[in-house]
Amino acid sequence: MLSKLNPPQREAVKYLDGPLLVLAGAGSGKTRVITHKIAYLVEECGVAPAHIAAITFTNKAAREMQARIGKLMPGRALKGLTASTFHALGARILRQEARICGLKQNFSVLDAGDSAAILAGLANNSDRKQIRALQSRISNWKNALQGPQEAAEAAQDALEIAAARIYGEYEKTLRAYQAVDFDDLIRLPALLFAAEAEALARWTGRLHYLLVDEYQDTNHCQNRLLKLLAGTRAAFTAVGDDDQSIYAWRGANVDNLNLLARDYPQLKVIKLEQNYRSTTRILKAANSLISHNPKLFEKRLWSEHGHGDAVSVSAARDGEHEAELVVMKLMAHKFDHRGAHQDYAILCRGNHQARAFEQQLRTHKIPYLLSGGQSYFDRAEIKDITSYLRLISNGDDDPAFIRALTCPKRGIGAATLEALGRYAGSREASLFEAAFEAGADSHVNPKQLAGIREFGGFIQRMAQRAASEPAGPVLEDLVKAIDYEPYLFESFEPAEAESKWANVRDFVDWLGRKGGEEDKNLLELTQSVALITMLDKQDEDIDAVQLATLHAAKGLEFRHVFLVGVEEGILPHKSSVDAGNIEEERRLMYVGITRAENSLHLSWCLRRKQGREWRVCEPSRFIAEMGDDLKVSGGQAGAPADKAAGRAKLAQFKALLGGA
DNA sequence: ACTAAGGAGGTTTTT
DNA sequence: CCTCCTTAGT
Repeated sequence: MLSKLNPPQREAVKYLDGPLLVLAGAGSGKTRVITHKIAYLVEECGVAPAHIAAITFTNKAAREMQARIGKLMPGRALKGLTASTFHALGARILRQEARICGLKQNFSVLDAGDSAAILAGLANNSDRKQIRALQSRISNWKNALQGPQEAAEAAQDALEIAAARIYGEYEKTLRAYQAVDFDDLIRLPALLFAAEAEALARWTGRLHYLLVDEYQDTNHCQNRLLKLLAGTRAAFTAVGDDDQSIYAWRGANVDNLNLLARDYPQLKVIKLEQNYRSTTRILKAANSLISHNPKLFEKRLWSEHGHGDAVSVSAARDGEHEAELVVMKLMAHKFDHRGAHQDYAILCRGNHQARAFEQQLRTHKIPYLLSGGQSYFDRAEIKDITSYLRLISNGDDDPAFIRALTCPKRGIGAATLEALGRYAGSREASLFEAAFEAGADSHVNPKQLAGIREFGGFIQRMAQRAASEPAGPVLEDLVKAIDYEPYLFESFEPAEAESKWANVRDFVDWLGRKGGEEDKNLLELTQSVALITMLDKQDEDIDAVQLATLHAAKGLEFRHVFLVGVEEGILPHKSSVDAGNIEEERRLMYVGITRAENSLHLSWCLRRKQGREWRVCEPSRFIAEMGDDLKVSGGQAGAPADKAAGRAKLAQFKALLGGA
């Protein structure tokens, strides 16, 4: 089994004497190490799969890991093996330990939209920007394991004091709703384990060996949870690459790699430096780029894949032209190499950039998959349906109650809800409970109240069925009973309604199938729904060009990569430049480059439309940092509208590359 | 209570 | 440029 591994990989698999950190460069086979190590633990060491936990950041990565382990050990029962995301593991812990945490087992998981709405209400402020700032401040507090009290004490100015106060109210609100947010899924288990030795023992007794992927992306809270779970046994393998840390903006702390060495003096470190993915020229460009960052761990990647083609760079007139150029180039390349669509990826910095490429791919009838982008569960039609599910499993979930009650329209609007809300507030009850109290009669318009009670009765009936009958049929009946399909076709253009309805059908089918496979009823399924994105469900076996953000592309590899919008202001992004955080942008670029196996094509625009203004663009500084082995091509084909300036810019650009 | 039309504002990345 | 939100009308 270990014969296919190189010496450091093999060493990493076999090392079980204590905590291990594997510094795995891009494409160095880290997933291979994790999967082989699991197989090794099970087959050679006799560890039961149920005692092993492999933790990843995305559902996609978790699924891929599961698939690869299955392939590695065909026929072997892997029942009980934990291969899940941090958040899914946290949810599992929290569900089981709910009571100790003061939650009911069927607590709701709120998404970012719900919590933003709650915060807007508490702060009495609808300024999106300010709410977002507030949200991220609270998130930071949570990730640092600081409660409202500590936050208030540490507050520097009036704004922070106000934010800390809202943080406290937000926490109370969540508790009233019997709901948690994403951060809580990690934070509450960490707090629980720190305080309750017995609860911790239940889990350390279950999870004997931990394997953690993408360790450089862990935040303080996750790090803490892992340490608690690892316990005194400290039997774990952490895999990471400081050069691929791209989630600092959501609290990830590369320094956690360092802290590992401090917290575990006996920590063994193994480096994987042989790259199995890319050609030497691509790797050289990547190494050259990343050498401009200060290094945490010295590491140099090499490969045996031969030289390959030079990285190409082209300049386009504008955003539209860039899309045209890239898609043309892609088609020509595909024709020359007789490749498949799925060999190609177009990677960009921001979601909005994908639009021009989507359009271009569509006009040329090239199949594509868009990943990144908004999660499937952010779509209104899916949120509508899931709000019913949330309400069915948790009647205290007021946000779900409001959404379900008002969509499809039932003749109950803001005024009624406000009245009911005021009454519920005075009774310290949920909206659902309050609606059924006799006292509600004097506070809410009778006609509306009758409607609400009818709705409530319907939800109760569904809840009863959801707890006992198979998930699929119950969900089908639910969607039918609320007349969701007619509602969609009345409210939207036919094409839009059609696509929304298709999404709902997909969701219903998928959940029904999942219920059958895992033998869970609707109530049990609802728990995991919030954590799963439809992206994971998207079948990848269709032959399509991948269109993705750099963040979404992490962990993936493609034969041929087009990295687009490589301009100052985009990559590196303006906001990061302003914040003085060029290094993370450089790592992002590094991640993009190292996705490519055989060829890499960069492109940038001479000007780009921003709102209604045209902005003149500069090529990204990162291009020059990639060394001089670049092929500047194609860009001159269409002269820019502002010819003189364009030519000058191009000449300047070439000189820059020549001199680099 | 709901719908249609106008205005303002805002674009990084996501579990 | 496109989406969201507010506003005025039915």
